[in-house]
Amino acid sequence: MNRPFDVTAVETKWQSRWLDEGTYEVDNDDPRERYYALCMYPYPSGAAHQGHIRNYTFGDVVVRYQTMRGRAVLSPFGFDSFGLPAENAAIKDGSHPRVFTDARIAELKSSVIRMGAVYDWRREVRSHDPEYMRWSQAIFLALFEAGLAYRAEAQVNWCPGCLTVLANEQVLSDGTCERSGDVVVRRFLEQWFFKITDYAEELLDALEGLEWPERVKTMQRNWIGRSEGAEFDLPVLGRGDLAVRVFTTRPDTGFGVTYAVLAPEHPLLEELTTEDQRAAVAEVVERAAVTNEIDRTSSSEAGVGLEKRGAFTGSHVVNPFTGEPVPVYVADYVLVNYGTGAIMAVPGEDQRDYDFARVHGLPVVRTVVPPEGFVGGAYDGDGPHVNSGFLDGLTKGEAIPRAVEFLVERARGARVVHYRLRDWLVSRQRFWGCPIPVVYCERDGVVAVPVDQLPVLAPDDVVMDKTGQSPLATHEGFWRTTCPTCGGPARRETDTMDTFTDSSWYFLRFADPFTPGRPFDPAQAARWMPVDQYIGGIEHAILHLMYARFYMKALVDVGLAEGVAREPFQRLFTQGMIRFHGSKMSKSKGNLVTPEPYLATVGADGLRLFHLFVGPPNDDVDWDDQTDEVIDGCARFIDRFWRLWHFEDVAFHDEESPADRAVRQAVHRTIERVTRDFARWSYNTAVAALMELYNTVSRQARSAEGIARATLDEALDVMVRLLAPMTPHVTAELWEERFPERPSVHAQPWPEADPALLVEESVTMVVQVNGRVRARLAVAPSIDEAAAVAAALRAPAVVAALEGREPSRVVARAPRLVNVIP
RNA sequence: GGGGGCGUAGCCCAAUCGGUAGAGGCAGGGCGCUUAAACCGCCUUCAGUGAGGGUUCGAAUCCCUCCGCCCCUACCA
Repeated sequence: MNRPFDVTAVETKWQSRWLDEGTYEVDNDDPRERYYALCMYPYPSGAAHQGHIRNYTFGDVVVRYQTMRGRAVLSPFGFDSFGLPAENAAIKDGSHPRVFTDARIAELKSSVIRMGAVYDWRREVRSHDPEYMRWSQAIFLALFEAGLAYRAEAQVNWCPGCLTVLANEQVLSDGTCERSGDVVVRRFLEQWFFKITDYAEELLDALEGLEWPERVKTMQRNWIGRSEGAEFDLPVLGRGDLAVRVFTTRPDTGFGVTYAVLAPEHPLLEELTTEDQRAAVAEVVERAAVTNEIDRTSSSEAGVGLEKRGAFTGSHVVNPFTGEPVPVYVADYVLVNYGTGAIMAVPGEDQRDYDFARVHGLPVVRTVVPPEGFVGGAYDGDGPHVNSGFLDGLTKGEAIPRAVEFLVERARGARVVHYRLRDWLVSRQRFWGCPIPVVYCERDGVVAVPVDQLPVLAPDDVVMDKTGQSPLATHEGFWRTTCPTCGGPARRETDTMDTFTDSSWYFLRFADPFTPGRPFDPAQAARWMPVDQYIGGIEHAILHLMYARFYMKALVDVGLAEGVAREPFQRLFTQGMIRFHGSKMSKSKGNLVTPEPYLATVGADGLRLFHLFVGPPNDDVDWDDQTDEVIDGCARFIDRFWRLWHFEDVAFHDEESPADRAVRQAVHRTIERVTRDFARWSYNTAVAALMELYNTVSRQARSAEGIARATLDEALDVMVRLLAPMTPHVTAELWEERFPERPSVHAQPWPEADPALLVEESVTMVVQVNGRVRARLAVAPSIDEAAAVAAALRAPAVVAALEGREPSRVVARAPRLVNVIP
């Protein structure tokens, strides 16, 4: 491209100046109204890609705009620098993950600076910084002391080849390890958990008050999965007080229970399995143990494979409703960690039970009458109950409380609420993470490392084993230690924390990384929190956002964040994804589009303008063959503005003319439009409005009549301010060139529209006859209905269209429209 | 299987409360500038809103059915 100015020189000049002068540093005692703008903590994967650019463009617009609105804006940046990619890279080339990570951080940091995004770098956070780790560990211990962290056995994906645990995404769809190709098995290991389930109710209820996209809230609600129902006992036939406890949301269908099912991992399974069924049951249990969840779920279609996925145990339980014995099965479609791990099966009203019953020849009893014409197996809707004793004739809503009442009296029943949400498994058998700061002492058991001995740091002299096994587990100098309580020999915990723990409190550290001796001063955090505008990808809709919400609440409750808002992110914006010719952009597909080549041609300003202009920020962007042309178009707009700013080809006249007044009206309407569009995250239309204004101003200024100097000055002054948050370099340069003695455009106030220039003298009123447009009349905006109708009926085209007929009805919406129906 | 989103001009997208389908950009065409081209400036073509039905004086917008694409989630009793 042929630019009218040296883009790179201008951009690097301003980037250096913002850094050197600390333009966007903000002090905690700043007296202005506060605003906390935050983009999600990025994993430092190296040079930024378009997804980053898009994210930080939106964030930077918010920061610069709110600054111009007079607020003290907190705009921090950091790096979620622990994680698997660094560990894998280190294994591959035998280096240390820190070396790899630090290099990637430097690249990403350079990228965000070169796109013109501005931050208070004094507050920078890196997860692997020992000072940050100290407090990550102190928080872990505070949760531990409050009883919110505990140890329990959990099933993990174990790769026998790599001798290590795999994350779900490391297990391929065929159930093998992505690295070694071995078949992954499920194994029980002692693990650390956080009791996020203690907060299930608050996490659900508090969603209501958050200004988040509705779909994200819906996803969180589904994830928490509140389910109301009843628990009760099914006594085992001929076994004294032994009983199978089940959970159901449909106690009203109890008369239709024709069998019961235990999960393959259910503790009573062994005891209830009779000798002759042992082999069949064992087969189901083994199959469930080696089958990953994808397979376990995919074969349920149309009942395929159900024969092998369940078996009779040989025992019976008594249905408390009918008093009849029903068989107990084991089946993998029942999950051990939901409800009670056992169900009453109601094939008449539950499709999974129905499919299973058909395959295993179990009876199906209908207890709810389906509507006329119902086809299919199970009917799970409402209707009058039948075959249900004392519930006959009742609807679902009436029958449920009656059934619960019955179960309370007769089957040790209780009304209960279950959540799908599970406790957060935080242990990772990894090297490149924050070590869990506890030791195991033969005498004292699990002992917390005293806070003054934190952080527990991983040793540097490690060899990243090709197997993927964490070197911490085998590094004797690390794990052999002494008990802080008794001084005796002890073994250090070699697991590290899930990296989601790091991203669950970084926003608090940003608020105050300055106070020594604590993770942050709660009083300072309370003044910045909650984050006013959080910006990130929809892919974090569930896990990160749920964990961070939990951490925030827990930190308040354990006393580390007293007085801080219990919800961390008041307003959330989720940007759309960037695709490449319709498919997902990713490093592994090799279709990442890096910003580098664009910085040299259209500049950071041009690229930023493209991301703002290309479409609604929450829509996906498809990077295709035409994208480069669109980006060039954005740069051309900047160039046009540059030329107009320098009065190229502009003709001036002296007195303000009617045309000037029209231009001024356009200027003030644009202030109004852009301000409103910023508030509703409609940057694409804000840019379009500015392009439109440019066209209006330029056309007048380049016309034979010309433009008054004052009119053009005002237009340019407004445009440069409205553009400043979006294209910060070029606007700063143009401003400084003309007003070298005045503060930067970024320190200027956001313009305000003059209400007098917003009123329209005349608007177009459409006149329809029977819905067809017959005339357009210029009318005063204040015209009343009667006058509008009168004017409409006078219009010659309307008279002609009516052909002398009397209107039977006239709909008037003054001053926009009149519709005459003959 | 469940939940959500999106389908408007050749392309990306506007249309604020149900009221003129077109703001902006890209591509295409023409003219001017130029020795010529690029750049630049001016002008300009192109759809009736995925399909069908309904409500309404009036539907891109609300309702129903279907088609296509995308995202999330997945045996949650």
